[in-house]
Amino acid sequence: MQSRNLLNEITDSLPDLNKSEGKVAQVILSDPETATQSSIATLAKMAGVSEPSVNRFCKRFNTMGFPDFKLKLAMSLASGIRFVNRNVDPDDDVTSYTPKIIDSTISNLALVRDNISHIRVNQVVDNLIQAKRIFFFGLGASGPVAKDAENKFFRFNLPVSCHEDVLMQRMLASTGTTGDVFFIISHTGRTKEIVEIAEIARSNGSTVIGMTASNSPLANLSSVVIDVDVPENTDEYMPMSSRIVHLVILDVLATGVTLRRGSDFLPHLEKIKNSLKPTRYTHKK
Amino acid sequence: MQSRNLLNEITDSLPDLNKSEGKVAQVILSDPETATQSSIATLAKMAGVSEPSVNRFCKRFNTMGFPDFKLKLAMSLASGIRFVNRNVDPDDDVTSYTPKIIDSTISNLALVRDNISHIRVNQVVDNLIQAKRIFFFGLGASGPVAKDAENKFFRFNLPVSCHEDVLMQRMLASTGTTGDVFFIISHTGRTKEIVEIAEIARSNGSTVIGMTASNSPLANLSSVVIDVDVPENTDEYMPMSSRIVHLVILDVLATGVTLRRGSDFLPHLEKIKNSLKPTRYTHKK
DNA sequence: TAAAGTTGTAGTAAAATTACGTAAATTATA
DNA sequence: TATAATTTACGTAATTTTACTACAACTTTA
Repeated sequence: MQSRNLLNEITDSLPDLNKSEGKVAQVILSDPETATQSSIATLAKMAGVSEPSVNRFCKRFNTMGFPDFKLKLAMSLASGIRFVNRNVDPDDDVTSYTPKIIDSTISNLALVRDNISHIRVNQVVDNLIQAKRIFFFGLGASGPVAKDAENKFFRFNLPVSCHEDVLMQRMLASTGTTGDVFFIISHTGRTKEIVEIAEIARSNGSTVIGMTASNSPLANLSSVVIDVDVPENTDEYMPMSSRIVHLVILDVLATGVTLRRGSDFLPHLEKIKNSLKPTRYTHKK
Repeated sequence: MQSRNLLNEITDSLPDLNKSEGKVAQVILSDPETATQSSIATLAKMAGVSEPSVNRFCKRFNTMGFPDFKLKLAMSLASGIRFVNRNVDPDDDVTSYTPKIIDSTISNLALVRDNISHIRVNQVVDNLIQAKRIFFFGLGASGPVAKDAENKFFRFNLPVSCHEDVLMQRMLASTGTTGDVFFIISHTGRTKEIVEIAEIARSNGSTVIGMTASNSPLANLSSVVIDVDVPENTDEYMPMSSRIVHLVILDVLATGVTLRRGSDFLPHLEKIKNSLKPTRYTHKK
């Protein structure tokens, strides 16, 4: 994987470096930002070594040479540091907390993009398409997510509904049968009520799809799991962003269903879209 | 604004460029990846211009020169915005449509990060903190967003509610007074019902905050607007991602409120968090 | 047709790389 | 254990590549 973070690579190989290369690594790691803006001469002076030593150092990390090295270093900085480890500070102002929050959301999405199981996604799409009925369940912050899912999936002419009420959920789960799909959304996967409901649904032969933390009680109970492991927010001020991830995964699933339906289905979607036109003011030219 | 994405900057200034600069821009935009790896000479040849023209082009975008330009370009590429304009194809499979959808969401978020008005965010936070009552309104896909907002903001001990029913919204708007805040969420900002409701609210002296498309009827009616201009989805299969953007902006606003409240307020948030503990299965060690 | 703006040529400066030689370290051998 | 032999590490200096500057020629516009 050539996109592996260069900074990490340097840190990892630190023990294997010889004296002058070590000096170079030290200087770069201590302030990579300036390293990207320095010439080979200034960097050599900073490290107290000769220019060719810096050059040799660069080539060790399979780069073409110093300029190429700087480029890759800059990319590491942009992709890695930018997103990770930027907590909101109590004395941050708008201009700093706004990008921090957005970046941390982006970083979580990027993580999902790189780790989501395509096989599972396919399985879930299969299940959704073949379902007799689909129920989206969510509590608390996952309630709106379930609601959004209903909003998306009813367009497919599937018998979808969404429920945020535990009693309602329990009743529906107990009346479910083979062919019914219970799509359960939970950040922790440990809410007792929801786990019990999943248990009831499965015991009646229904399919339970869990979008939740891997290895959680809910995940272990589900027929198919979409693992969503968004890092715990260590920061008091950083909002929980698993909701966002859940929503985007639902977008992916909905797209999967649309594609599976084939192009014959597009007119139907178009019809729904057009039905809203009369409710809107037209664009002025 | 130095953190703005360089690629977008080039695209935006495309009409203002003169002939040879335009050629350079074309070449860079068509394949930024190789541009970062080329020397000024090869790039000049590719664009069919002289080397100094390339150099002048670079300086236009407040960079020190060609090497610095390449560096910033590389950083833009690494920061995740590279994936714009990747539409879902009718014959895409999971492995291709999944990253496309996630990347397009990421790119929209990055756009907001770089363009959101910090002043407006501050104004909205002010309004929310001083509000006598807060109402979140949304229809259709914005309904769940409004609901999520309620879920977030009730934690602040503010009198928050959320409504998705037009009649309810209309009644509340007509009974609102000075000090009440109506936070209206709409992708298009052109839904007649919602625009009328905003009108009613304003005419009674309430504050209307619009999170919607800039220059839309709703935006023009609002006391404060948070502009959200997510590019129209030209692609039939690409889901609408303004919802996601709306949610993340609400995260930002909520964080703004928390910070404004000061650290005395943290125990209160902690209390709410802890209240959920008994509903969950504990982590096994 | 004058003025402002645009583009390229040629020369210069700077930066990076290579070749090569010396120094240090490691290993082998007496 | 000392010392020769060999390898590895490092720097100097020359070379090559790359980027930049000054200036002149050419276009466009008024």
